[in-house]
Amino acid sequence: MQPQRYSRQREAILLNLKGRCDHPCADMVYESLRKEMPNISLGTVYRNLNNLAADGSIVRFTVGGKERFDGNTTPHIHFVCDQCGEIQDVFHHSVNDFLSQMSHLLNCTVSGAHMVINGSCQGCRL
Amino acid sequence: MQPQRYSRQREAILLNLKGRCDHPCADMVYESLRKEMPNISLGTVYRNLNNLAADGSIVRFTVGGKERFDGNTTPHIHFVCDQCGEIQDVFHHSVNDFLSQMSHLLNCTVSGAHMVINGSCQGCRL
DNA sequence: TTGCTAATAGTAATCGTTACTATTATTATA
DNA sequence: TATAATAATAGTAACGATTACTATTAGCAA
Repeated sequence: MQPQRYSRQREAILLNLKGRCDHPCADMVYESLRKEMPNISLGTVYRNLNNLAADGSIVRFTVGGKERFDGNTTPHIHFVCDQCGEIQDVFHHSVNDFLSQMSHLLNCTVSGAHMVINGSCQGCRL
Repeated sequence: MQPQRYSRQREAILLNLKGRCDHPCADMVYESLRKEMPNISLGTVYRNLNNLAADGSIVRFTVGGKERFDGNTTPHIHFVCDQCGEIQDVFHHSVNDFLSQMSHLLNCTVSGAHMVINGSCQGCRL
């Protein structure tokens, strides 16, 4: 399940994701890494993003039928602007409160949760 | 933007979705409708599901990279069992409370929101 | 009825993602 | 340090969900 060997590519992918806050999709990570690693393969990016998400090093979520990735693993939710597509992080204690409340409410084991709020951001509303 | 003419197909699609609670994907709606409407096209199902979601007659959300549709437009969230894949509706006043709280917290116009909680349902936990 | 044209059926094309395979690179061991 | 075992990669092909295209059908106003 977990990676057994180090690879330069996986480290670069994790570092790239930790160093940006635009919630990229796999292709955006690929294009970004190609500048420093011209031969990296798109398949390698996908495989490692999947591995990193599986072991909790990064977070994956879906917006508009497309997978996005987030290097910030502190629990938070995302605000998506329907106009410009920008994805903003929302950190607030009420998010954690709500999640634990749901966890208690459901008679189920909760492994994870993610919320996406849609709307118009300040810039697009003007 | 909105449909300008009635169509038997659109009505059947909406009725089908309102009459089930298994949060089907487009293909499931298509297979179901083929029994009563053998010539209906998958493209027609997709187009109308998109139209109906756009004008708020139904709700669309994504689970595992696949679009699902819900005929129940009362605000609620979804619990997805990682084992069996079942999607349960969760109605609770705290959901509405949380959404309105988020709406105030963000300095943004909120058009909609959706939360997916993952875990193991009662049946699969045993 | 008739005419206009939105909506459809059927199919082709697209796009994001995964699978496959020969090659490369990491790591344990001598 | 050299060697062997094999995990991970690069490059490409395949796949599945969704959208686009086009000739035909059907809803609706006159």
